[in-house]
Amino acid sequence: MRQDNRLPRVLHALLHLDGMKDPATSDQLAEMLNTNAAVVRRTMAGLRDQGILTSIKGHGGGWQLARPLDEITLAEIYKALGAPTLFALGCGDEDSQCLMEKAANTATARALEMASQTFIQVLSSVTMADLADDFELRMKELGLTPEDFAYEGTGQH
Amino acid sequence: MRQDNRLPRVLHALLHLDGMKDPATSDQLAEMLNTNAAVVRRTMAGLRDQGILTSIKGHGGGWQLARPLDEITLAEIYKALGAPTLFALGCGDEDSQCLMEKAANTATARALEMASQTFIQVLSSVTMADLADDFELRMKELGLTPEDFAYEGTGQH
DNA sequence: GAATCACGTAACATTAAAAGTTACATGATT
DNA sequence: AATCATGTAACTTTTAATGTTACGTGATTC
Repeated sequence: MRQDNRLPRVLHALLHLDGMKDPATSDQLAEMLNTNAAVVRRTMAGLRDQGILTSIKGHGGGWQLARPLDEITLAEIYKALGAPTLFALGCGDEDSQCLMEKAANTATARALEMASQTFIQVLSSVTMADLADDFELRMKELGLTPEDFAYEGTGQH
Repeated sequence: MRQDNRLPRVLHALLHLDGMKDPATSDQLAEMLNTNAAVVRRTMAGLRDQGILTSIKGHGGGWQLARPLDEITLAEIYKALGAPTLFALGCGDEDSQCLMEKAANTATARALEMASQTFIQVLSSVTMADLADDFELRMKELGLTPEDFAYEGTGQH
């Protein structure tokens, strides 16, 4: 299949949302993420259901953070996305009859399982606040200020 | 993309090859692996180039192990396959301009990198002989003998 | 209360890479 | 010389994310 970029995309979106006082519309986020509004809604739906984001309909509506960044771990976000398939590699047919195939599949599955645990463990140890810190560091390194990253919205609602 | 099952498939094939004294043709292996000969040749090409397998053309030819199983680690096999993409997850655009996107991508990439290291590490710690042992254990648990797994070839060449 | 805005969602097209398939060239054996 | 088996190219199929379009529903504004 195609590569699944939902996780980094959502992380990116959340960082932008943190810097805004008004809700951001799906269209605004779509522009930031170089995609379109339907993809944004579809992707963020899980985060809303999980209580990470709030969505507001109607005039002045859009997406907002439901919690401060330091109370959101990357693992929680990954889970909110439905914990999508991590690996492009498979471990063969689940219920094969051949015992040699079973040995081969089990060995592959074990390596994948260990890797998966590492992945989740790393995600669990990082919060969105850590990403915000990383962003600020990068900004200072370039001698920029937060104003350079404020979203240029219409301000009308 | 579709799932990549080359690794478990090749492991399976090597276990079968270990039990045979004559070379196995691509057609024979294809039958064991539930695929066809061209896929077998394409998949095993890397293992031949890496000196794990030998391929012999012509009458009585086919595929053979080039080394004993305890001198072949799973990591070496994975590398011989070209170290195919491990993850279905991507970490976003490599050279994005947005610093927030960079922070998001970097965090994702870090988690993937750690997971990848774990994967390789586990593969490095397992040899094909370990898989053969696992197979024998499964066989004994079912009260079967090696003869039950000998390939029923034509014997003609 | 009508118009507008923005999310919610369904349906369909696009995309990318492994896997499946077919065909034929090359080399080895009989 | 005929046959067997690999080597390889070209093309089709498969699968799930992504892109796209369209329309329903709820909230706000005037």
